[in-house]
Amino acid sequence: MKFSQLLIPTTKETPNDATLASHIYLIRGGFIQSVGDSGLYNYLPLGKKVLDRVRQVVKEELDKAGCQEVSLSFVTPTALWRESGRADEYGKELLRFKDRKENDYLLSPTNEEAMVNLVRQSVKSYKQLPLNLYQINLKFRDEIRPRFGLMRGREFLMKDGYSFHVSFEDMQREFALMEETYKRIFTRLGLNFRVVDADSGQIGGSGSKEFMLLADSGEDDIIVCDACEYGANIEVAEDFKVGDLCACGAPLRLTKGIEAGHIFQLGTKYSASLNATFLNEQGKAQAYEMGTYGIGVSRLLAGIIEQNHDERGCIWTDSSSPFDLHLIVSNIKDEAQVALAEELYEALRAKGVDVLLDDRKDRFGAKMKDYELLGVPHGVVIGKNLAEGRVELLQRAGMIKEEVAVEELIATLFARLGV
RNA sequence: CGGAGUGUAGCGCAGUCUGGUAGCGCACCUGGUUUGGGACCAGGGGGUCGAAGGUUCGAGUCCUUUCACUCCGACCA
Repeated sequence: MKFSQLLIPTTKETPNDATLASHIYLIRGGFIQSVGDSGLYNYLPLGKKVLDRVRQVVKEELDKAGCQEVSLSFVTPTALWRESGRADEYGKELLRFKDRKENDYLLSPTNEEAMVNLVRQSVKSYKQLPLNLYQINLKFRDEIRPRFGLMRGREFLMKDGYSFHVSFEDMQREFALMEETYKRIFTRLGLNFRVVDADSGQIGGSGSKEFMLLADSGEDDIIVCDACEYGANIEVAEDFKVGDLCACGAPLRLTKGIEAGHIFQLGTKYSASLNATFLNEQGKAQAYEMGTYGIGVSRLLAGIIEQNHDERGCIWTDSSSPFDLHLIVSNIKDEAQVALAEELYEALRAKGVDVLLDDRKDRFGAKMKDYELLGVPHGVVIGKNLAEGRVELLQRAGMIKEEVAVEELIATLFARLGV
């Protein structure tokens, strides 16, 4: 795509309400835009591209693990929440409203009730189980204090999955599968994370694990072991003291984490309260054993930048970047530069490489500042060295520059981009 | 909900104390010059000063009420 035709409103100035690197750079890079009201954001073309790429990674890994994607109605009848008892428990985070006929509705902050309702209408036999259904769509929580941009918005994109089983043991098998699947997702996204024991909170259930992105800006206190994989949320490790040792013998360390995912062993809490049953092998009605699994997809955008940025801007990971390559023409009036850029652009696109071609009239400095701000991992500068037959390859992490001969450019790029 | 702030152009801000023609920087538009680290010159467009009420000859500025947002705290899959 050509920069000159895209809506990418980058700015030099930092918005006055942004303190977190991810918030600052996502706004300054023109990825997102504040709606003006607290905790609400618009995704501009670049932000939407990143969101879609992250969402795709999540979807691919879940589908590989046998999960099925659905999409539940965003507007949920409050009656369902009365059945489970959460209509009263959940409090003011729940945005409630009435339709023209005075029926009560809410905007889903999570969908245990709605998903149980879906399943109880269509699953009648143990032969249809197990089942793991998920969706990736908007959630709304009227947070007391939204902050940090996408990190804690009121409206956000979340993947929420729910599994249904004939036995507690089978649910635990799925729970373990989801833990492994989540690890693959976060690893593919290039994130530094830990799985920690957690408190089950309002969702309820018998056991849960959180997926914490390690970052100083995290809102959660967690303890981790650097020698093994152990980690725990401070909420469940209340007796922790500095200097305590892990079960493996190494010292434990207190650090900060961003909660990016949370999986729960629910049991029959919701299936029982919503009277959702199937007929088992003995022909007896039985409540489903359930697990529930969440990933904060829009929060991942913020998390990726919290872990990957420098004082100049974003540094996207390969699997999350809005483009595979950022191609800069230094001087748009130099016909040789433009010709080579067009040729390269078409050659790469023919290979399925998503290229951002900076064909703007601006000066070199302005284009480089935007390259650094946008944070595409790989870049090419076609500039004044073209006169000597050379162009420059850029690596955003560390801003590493390397000159290559024009004849070697395409082969070098194909190798670097893995195409 | 407690504490502290802030609302003036798309963004960042000054002006408010001491009432008297609505300002600056960035961004944007036009023309020209410029093109390896956020260019320059000239011209230009854009505002119910968060809202409502009041005082006054006159209110961005003073008074009252109200709304919104930000930060700290409590809260939070």
